[in-house]
Amino acid sequence: MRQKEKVTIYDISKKLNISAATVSRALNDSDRVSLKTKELVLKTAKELNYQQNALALALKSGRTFNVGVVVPYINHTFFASVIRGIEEELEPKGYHVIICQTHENVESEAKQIKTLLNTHIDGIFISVSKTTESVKHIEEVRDEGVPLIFFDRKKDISGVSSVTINDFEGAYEATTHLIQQGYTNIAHIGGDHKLEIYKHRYDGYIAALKAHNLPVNDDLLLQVNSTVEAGIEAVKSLLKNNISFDAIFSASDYVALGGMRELRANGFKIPEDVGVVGFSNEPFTKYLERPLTTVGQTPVLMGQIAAQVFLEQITDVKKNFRVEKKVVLSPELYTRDTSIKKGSQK
Amino acid sequence: MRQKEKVTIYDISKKLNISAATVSRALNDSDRVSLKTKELVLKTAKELNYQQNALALALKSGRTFNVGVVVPYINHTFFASVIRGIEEELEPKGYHVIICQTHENVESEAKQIKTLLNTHIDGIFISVSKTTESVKHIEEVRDEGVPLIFFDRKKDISGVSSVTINDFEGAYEATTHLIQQGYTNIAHIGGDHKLEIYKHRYDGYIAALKAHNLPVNDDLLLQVNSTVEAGIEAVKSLLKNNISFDAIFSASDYVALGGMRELRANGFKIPEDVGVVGFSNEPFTKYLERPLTTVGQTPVLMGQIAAQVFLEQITDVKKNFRVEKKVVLSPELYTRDTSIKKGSQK
DNA sequence: ACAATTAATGTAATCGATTGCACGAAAATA
DNA sequence: TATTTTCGTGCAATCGATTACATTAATTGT
Repeated sequence: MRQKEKVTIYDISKKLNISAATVSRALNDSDRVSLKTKELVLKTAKELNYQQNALALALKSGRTFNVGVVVPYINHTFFASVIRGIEEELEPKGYHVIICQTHENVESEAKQIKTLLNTHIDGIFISVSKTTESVKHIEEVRDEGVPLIFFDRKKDISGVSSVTINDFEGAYEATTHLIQQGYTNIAHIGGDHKLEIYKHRYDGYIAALKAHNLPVNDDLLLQVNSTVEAGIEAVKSLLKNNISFDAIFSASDYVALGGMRELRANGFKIPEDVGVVGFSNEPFTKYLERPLTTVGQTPVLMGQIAAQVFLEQITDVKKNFRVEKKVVLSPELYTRDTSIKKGSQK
Repeated sequence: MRQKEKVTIYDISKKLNISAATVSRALNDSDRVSLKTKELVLKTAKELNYQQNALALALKSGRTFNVGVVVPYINHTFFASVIRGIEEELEPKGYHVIICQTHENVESEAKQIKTLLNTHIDGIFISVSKTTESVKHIEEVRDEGVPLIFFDRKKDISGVSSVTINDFEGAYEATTHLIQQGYTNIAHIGGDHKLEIYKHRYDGYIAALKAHNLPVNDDLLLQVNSTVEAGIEAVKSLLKNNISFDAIFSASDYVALGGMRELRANGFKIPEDVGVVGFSNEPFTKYLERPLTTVGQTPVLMGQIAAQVFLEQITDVKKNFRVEKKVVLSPELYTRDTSIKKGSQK
């Protein structure tokens, strides 16, 4: 299989007996080329099936029309959806999305970013890994002048834009919903506060309790990983320690699922005995026989907006100033079976 | 924010008063440079924090170390997992993965491929869209000499490798499993035979029936889209037409889920009255209160193997021949609650 | 000690497109 | 008609790295 030789501007210039410079200008619709030549060039370009060499252009211009997206795992629904949003927004503008996953590992994250910079991407979208504490590798991106946008999981770095969900609000609404349904003894199974999102969800939960004059009980506060197994363990420990509760607000759908398993295994009825609300609106939540009430995060929208922020940013950079933009999206509570007391019937 | 100027081999050559050619050779560990110079260059390169310009290299060599992956939707678990497999295998070799989605649209597919070719990717991985019938745009890739690998959904094109699941075998096993569980009147809700995978699943189902001397009843054969709603409709139509069946083998987990909903709504017990087996092992299947028996497809492995085939291919291309390699992976039946008659208890 | 190798480095072209500067021709002005 | 603009093009450098070929320096053999 031989490679088809690529047609270059030189081929066009030879055929028309003009210089490559003129061809280039004609193709770029410069006003310093006569209309006649322009048409001639355009015609021959079409005839020869000329395709601009993106690499040569990138080398010359410094722009590759590639952007990098760095996420913990690309096969997590949430991240895949954000990527889809970014892709949908940028593809029409000629950009390509390069994806990288960190497996929740800072070193990998730093390495991926380094390689991306070296690939001369035009921008980076990132949701940091759980283990990310030092942000040196991220500041480096900013210092190289490459537009950087955080989404969902961000760090506070000056001069860097972000698109996040209002986790506080989501948690506040979820907790308030439980309270309004008549639950008064609500446990919160959250995640590691090293990630802002879990801290904010915790804060929202606390605020909702206080707003409704409910006491905060430390026994009802847990921090676990975001897995089904961790959810099972969490409920096991609550039960073992004889801590009474009539609802669970979990910062993760997986944890909520595990928790429900364990509750049912111990004879508790959901939502009659215990109400449950999760977080993320994972696809499986609505497919459960008893669909799970959860907080949805509009990930596709998040990606789209992150992409828009990026596009603004690159035009700003041309004008030689950088704006720090913080977009916060509102989450949406999907009230389903696991938290509706009265409407429920076996 | 000023851009940091990039360090080039010329900066190194100036600093050491040698030519850029020598620097290049030293960095590439050529044996035509003295050890002394080599060390000196390497040292200065580190000092100046030299990073090779990937674009210049790509322009010169024609290799970008970027590969493209084209899938219908990137936020479908299956595809996201395949991508993850590809990424895991290629990332250590310095490759980057560019993802594109077609939304099951041929025109979009053709356009994406065109842009990818123009971006000078080193190879393309593709799972064709449902609407793809003409394969001109795909043959073009082959004719340009760019390695192309099909995964999961392939088309028969000479000279193109593929990695697929043995859908026939998966369907055969699933159906046989139902028969062994004592179901004799098994309906098959499949998909459009335009996609090989659905044709093969259908064939596997038929073969299993025949192998066990069961009749093939056309009334029990349906073709629908891969959605929960389509599953509901399918079962509705079976019930409306008074077609009796005691099991469903669905070519889609979503359809199986919808089907189960509708069955339960009509008072049928699963698996006592009707056994159900799905296909794909979607994450939600194991989280159901009554986990769904389904055929798993090892998507991550599929991606890894596709990547390996690609790597073989590019070394082969260097040797100037192209091998057509067809890898077929074995699916795995996950027997869970919805198809186990005896073990079941309310 | 001098020719013949060999080893180390430099020169310049190349990959493809862009662009500042210069040049000639035509058009406008005096 | 002579002079100044304007217009259309071409020349050549540039982006950064690689590499065939040329050249110089060092080493070997006789």
